[in-house]
Amino acid sequence: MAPYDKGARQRADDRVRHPNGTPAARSSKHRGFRAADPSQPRQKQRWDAEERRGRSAQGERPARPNWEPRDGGQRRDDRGARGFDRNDRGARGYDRDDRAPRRSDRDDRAPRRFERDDRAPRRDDRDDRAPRRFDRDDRAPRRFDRDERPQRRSFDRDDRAPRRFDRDDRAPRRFDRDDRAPRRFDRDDRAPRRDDRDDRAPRRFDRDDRAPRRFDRDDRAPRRDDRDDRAPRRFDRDERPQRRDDRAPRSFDRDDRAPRRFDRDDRPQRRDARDEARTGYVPADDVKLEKLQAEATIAADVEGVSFTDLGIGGNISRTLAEMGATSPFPIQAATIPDVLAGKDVLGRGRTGSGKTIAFGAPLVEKLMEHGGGTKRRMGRAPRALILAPTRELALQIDRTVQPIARSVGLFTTQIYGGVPYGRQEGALERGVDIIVGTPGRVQDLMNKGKLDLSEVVVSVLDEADHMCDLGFLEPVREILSATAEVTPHGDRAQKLLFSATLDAQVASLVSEFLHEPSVHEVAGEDQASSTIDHRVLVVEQRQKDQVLEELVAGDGKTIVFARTRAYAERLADQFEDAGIRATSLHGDLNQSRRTRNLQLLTSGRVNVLVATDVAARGIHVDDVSLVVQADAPDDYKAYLHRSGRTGRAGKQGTVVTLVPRGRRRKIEGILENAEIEADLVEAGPGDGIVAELAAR
DNA sequence: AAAAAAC
Repeated sequence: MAPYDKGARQRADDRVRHPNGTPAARSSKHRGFRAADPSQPRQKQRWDAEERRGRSAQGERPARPNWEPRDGGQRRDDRGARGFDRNDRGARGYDRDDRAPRRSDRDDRAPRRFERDDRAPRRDDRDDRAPRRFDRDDRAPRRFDRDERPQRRSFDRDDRAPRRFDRDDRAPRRFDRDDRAPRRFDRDDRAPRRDDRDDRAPRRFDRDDRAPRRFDRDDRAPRRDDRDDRAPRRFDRDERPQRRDDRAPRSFDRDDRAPRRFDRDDRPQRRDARDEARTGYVPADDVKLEKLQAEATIAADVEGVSFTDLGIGGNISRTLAEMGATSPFPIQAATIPDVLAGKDVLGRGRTGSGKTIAFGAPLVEKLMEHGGGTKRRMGRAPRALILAPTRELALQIDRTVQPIARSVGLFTTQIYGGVPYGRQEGALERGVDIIVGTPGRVQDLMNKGKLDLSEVVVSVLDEADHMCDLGFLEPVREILSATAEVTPHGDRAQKLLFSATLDAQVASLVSEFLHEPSVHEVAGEDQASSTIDHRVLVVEQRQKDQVLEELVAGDGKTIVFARTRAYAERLADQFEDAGIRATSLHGDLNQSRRTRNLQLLTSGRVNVLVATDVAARGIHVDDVSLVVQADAPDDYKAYLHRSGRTGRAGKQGTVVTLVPRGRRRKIEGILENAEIEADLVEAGPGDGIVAELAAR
């Protein structure tokens, strides 16, 4: 056991205890708290000191003992000490707080235990099912605070493993789920809707309008002039104009490049890249930048086209409509016919352009064709696999794909790490049709003989370029190798690769696993058609934290990206100390906390999330108005993905990147590769520009 | 170099 665990235990021992012997809840909002509950959670943007002291029930930020007064003077020291406590408290302390009281709850429920077992599985179902809600309603009275329910769920989740076996009994229920699936989303995260938003027509159509503007990049010229007004703040003004000048032609270059993409010039390079990947050689940036040849779909061409026109069946089309996808977006219109035709497909659509449905809908349709009478056969092996680089993204994808699958009687299951095996293994034993997961656990279950991929005839890699990164590539290769080569009908099994930054980095996978793939992208999807305003602030290192605090103090939802887990945690801590409702998301948190913390942002209970790059790709949160990069991204791809968390659904977004003086060149290179124009402006605490950006 | 992804 790690040393800090001892510390946590010690602290727990120091804690006030309940009559039942468990540590007392520190918060009045906690179930385990016995005193009268004086305050309901507030929806205000800020907490005062007292609230902060007692808000542990909010979860994320570890609780500080109520009796431990805090003031500015103590802050630093406390923070230092907390750094340690934090992880413990975060994960353990917090959970423990939840559990202790729960156990008492359970004691109360002792007679109901059997019911409980039943419930556990439902919770799983809950992810997808309305009925559960009713269960929840029933439970509500038991809880002291409704606000705590989300915590419970996650908690329950951890416990679910053993209960899973009950699930078998519920099989019949599952079918009920089909009808309810769509509702589920309303409840939990609304995730599907979010996806819908990603895909919403308005946006795309806007793009249509914007596509032509692309050429107007010169329109930006006026902007630049505007910026010229800000000139005094800029760094190296001299260089800027030049960059911009280069860029205007660039957009045209892009068009010129189109023909290049059609050239099969990439192929030799792919082979090289593959060899390089095998030898552990990391391709240089310019190799990654190499555009894959792609067929560009023009948004205007898909106007008036329906999912049915593309070959999607009635049930699925109706479900898509219920989810808000009434008509296909360009990337969907581009890739769906080819997927239905049985081809391998590479799809590049920018962040929030509807990629999930672009592969999800035709995948389900395709399984219907393949499926025949094997549907719902107990213990049937999965026939489709969707892999994503993070657990949160896998969950989000499942929230979109599951209702589509259910609409035609197919089942999905999530296979990802950080949660008990039992439930996942149980689902596999019962039989599922579509696996949505992350590479590690999929590989794990495969090796344990619990997951048979030999009948998988459609495999999808979301964020495919990232899945080719060191550390991902080998597991992914192993997994893909375990899938079927041909369908029962003798057709070639399909592989679909999608990403907003799909490039030659996937070359090795393509050459090894894909057969004459069709490559699609959408015309006009460049930064000039984006709704995102990019800014770069050049700050003194020692002033950075203060500038960050000022930036996130605004009212809008904000995601802050930090390079390391420790820094993310520290920043979240600092923001909380400043009275800003903030939480964190990174790999040092256990999965229930990760899920919960993300939920805190989506639900609006906090409006600042400090994350590592775990949140950079694919994660959709409604109405994020500001993305702050506390540390510059690694490369232009990271920049594009991080910034893609805002400006979604056609809304305005702002991305602010902080860089120390010494890193100016690096960020300029990144911006150039990303084909983004942004001024570098010197800024410090209290500066007008900081306040202006914070106000967005 | 860090982060992610299995335990």
